[in-house]
Amino acid sequence: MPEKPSLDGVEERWDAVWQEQGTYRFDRTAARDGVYAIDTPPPTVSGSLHVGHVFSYTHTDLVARYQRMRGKAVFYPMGWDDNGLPTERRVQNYYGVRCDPSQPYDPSFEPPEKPDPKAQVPLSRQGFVELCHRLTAEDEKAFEALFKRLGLSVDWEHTYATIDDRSRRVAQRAFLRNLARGEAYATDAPTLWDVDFRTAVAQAELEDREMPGAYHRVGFSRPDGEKVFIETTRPELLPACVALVAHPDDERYQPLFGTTVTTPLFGVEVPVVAHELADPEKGSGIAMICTFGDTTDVTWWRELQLPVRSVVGRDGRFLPVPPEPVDPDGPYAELAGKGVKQAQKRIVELLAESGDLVGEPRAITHPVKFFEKGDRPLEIVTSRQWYVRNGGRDADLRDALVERGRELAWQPGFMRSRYENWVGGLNGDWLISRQRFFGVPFPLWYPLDAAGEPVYDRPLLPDEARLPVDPTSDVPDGYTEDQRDRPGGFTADPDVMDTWATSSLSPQIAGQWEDDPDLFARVFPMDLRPQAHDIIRTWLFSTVVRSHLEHGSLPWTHAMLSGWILDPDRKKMSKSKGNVVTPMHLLEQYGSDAVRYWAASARPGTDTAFDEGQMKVGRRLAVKLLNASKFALGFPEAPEGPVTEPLDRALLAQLADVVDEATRAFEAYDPARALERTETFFWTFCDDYIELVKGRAYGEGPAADSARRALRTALDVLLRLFAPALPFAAEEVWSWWREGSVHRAPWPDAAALRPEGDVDAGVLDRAAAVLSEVRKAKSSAKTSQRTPVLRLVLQGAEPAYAPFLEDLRNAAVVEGSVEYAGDGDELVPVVELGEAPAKVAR
RNA sequence: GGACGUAUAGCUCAGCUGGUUAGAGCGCACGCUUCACACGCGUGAGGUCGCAGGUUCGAGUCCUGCUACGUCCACCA
Repeated sequence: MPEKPSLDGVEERWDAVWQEQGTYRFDRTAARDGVYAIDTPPPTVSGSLHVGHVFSYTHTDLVARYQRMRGKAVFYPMGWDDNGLPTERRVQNYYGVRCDPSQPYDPSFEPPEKPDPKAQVPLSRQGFVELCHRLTAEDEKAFEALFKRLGLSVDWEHTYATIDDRSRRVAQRAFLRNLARGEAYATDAPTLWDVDFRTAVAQAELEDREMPGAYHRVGFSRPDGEKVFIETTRPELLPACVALVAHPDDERYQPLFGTTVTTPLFGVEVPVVAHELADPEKGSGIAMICTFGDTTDVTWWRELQLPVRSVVGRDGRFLPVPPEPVDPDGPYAELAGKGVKQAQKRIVELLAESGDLVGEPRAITHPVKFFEKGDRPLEIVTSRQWYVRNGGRDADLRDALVERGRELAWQPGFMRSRYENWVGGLNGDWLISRQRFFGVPFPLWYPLDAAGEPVYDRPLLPDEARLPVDPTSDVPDGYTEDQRDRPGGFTADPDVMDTWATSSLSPQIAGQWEDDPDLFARVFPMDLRPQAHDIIRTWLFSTVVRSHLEHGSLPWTHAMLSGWILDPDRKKMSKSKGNVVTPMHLLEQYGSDAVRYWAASARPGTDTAFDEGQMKVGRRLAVKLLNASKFALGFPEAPEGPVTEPLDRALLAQLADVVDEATRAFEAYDPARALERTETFFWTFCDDYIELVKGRAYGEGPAADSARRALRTALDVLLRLFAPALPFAAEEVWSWWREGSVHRAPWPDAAALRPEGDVDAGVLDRAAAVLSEVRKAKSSAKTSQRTPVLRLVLQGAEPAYAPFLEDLRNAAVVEGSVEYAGDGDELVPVVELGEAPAKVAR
């Protein structure tokens, strides 16, 4: 036991011991019912972790540590989500390169010394992927170091990365099985498209942003020369107009249904049609349908069977040649090649010149769909994409998935409604293909016909044993490399899967599905999915979908949703807002236990303010634990025997209640409550109980032995109760006098702790109340707490105080008489004080 | 427009199935070098529990309505 206990350096010291001893290693001989398996969220490896990660990962760790102490073999893996767009974007900026699949692979390529964002060096796909690996490997090391310092009891022998061979194999295998069962399919369809990333994006990755815009009132000509006026925020799509639409009940436009009108500038004849979705209240009540301005256009186009006239290309620019029957040499010539904004500006000028624009554009702000990671509004383009059925087009599947959500135990429970909300509102299947590079490739090829066109309905599939494959470098069975991209040969599917298509398989990846059936059977379905509530619609739902389709079960029994970290202005902390606090300096300044204490004090699912004050409190608690332990252990250990004194028995009885409550709280996934109860008890233990009994414990005989036993017993239990939240301080103290790790010690047992026979648990409260009154008297007299009490009159009869009178005299420094008022049960004693003791120089 | 959540002391939050004068910590004030702890100890002042009704012997707690804030979804001409 150290002379001067300290938290300095406990993180490094104990992390090293835990790794060396394998304290958190998963016992893979354990049977399924002895296992507690956690589907750890793989953090996105792009940049750095922030306090939000520290917060939510601590919550998971609390549960993991509790379950481990309950005797479970805890399967607590760690994954890194390193594939996908965030990594690509970071690699581009970090190294100053961009992926250009037409470039040949150069193994000796080195990125420029100083990245120039304006002149990114084009790089082959393979070279680009290698740089992605290089950068994510560095980041993963930094993440691991931080998580270890935080004290996560992860088994670092079970790690994965979403781009590694195992993840790619799992993702490809799961996809091939989806394909074989008809759950995955490819189709050509209008798709939301990010023009900067040049990829399709899924419904789950959309967000609305309020953007400035303007209503432009534009006249279409009827055959008789009359004008029909529409209002549009996207006049540049006029050449893509395929119809006008109004509500079938709208009397103003009923005469026009079935007739045609002519578009201004372009002179294209389009029909006037009726559809329920047209809102008579909006604008002029009649709208132009373009291919495609928004998702409503897609609905109208599909349901009214209109033609396609695309004008915006995949780069967000107007196509060089307009769709039929727009005249390429007419006004369109001025739009070709322009970006959407420039095209709008020009077309407004043209409309104004021709007189088809009525009045000035009316400025508005309106919500516009963005890719959540994107910078420019999404366009809609038609492209061939892969989908997985998720109930968006199939009521039976949707119902089944809602039912899965009801099987799942949600913590907190109200989060289920977010899931049901989302599943109920799906309007299409899950788009999983991305036109990107650093991801899991679709494991298939297409034969090329004599004209060199792919035969999409006869894809060439690899045997599962070959997985993972990269179709751009691997060759399908029965072909040779020199047949690639040749008529009569084959071509690779060029796309990669979205990152959610891989991370939706995190239980299968971590559990080594099919690669290690023995392990998988011991951990799947898992016990816990911890995650943030903003990705219920993505990660949680997609994982349920994959597991439902592949295994016919939930992927886990419980989901624990953590809240957000709010900055002091109560705004969500996020990278894009620039209000992120990075955690390392906090861990260094306050210590990991202190930061964990802050996190552990928040109930799951509750948004929590970032509060360094709570970290100070946590640090104080951890230091107090060291000091109080040192003191309690400073008394000689008493021989085996019973705890006999009423005050000591009361302490253990109260502690047994705390154990019961903490256990109940942990079982209900509410570690914050367990910590709060433990902490409250601990301060009473320090401030009252220790003060009351230390005089006796310094003495000799059975009464002293009783106190010494109670102190050690209570300390032993308290250390175990604190171990999940304060793993470093608890382990530090445990090491002074116990064998092994506190994190492998059994969770305390209330029944074994509770003293035998009748216990008056109230004596401790009564003694503490009197002590408090005496302290108040001394405090009011502004004198030292060492000032002796010359006369103490206690309200009530002697027997009420007899069990602890000696302890009380000692703790309250009663050097004079004690009298009993004999009646009344109010605990307001009369205190007469003597002379304050002489001040002692320190 | 729909759904969900939150609202308790200056701040951050407890308050479980309704039950005596509503709790903690921080901050603040006043004191104390007390033999584990100045990274300390003690004491105190702070609240008509968002608003309005209702149920009940009794409501911070249950019901209804409203308000404010937050989030998700829908709308997007």
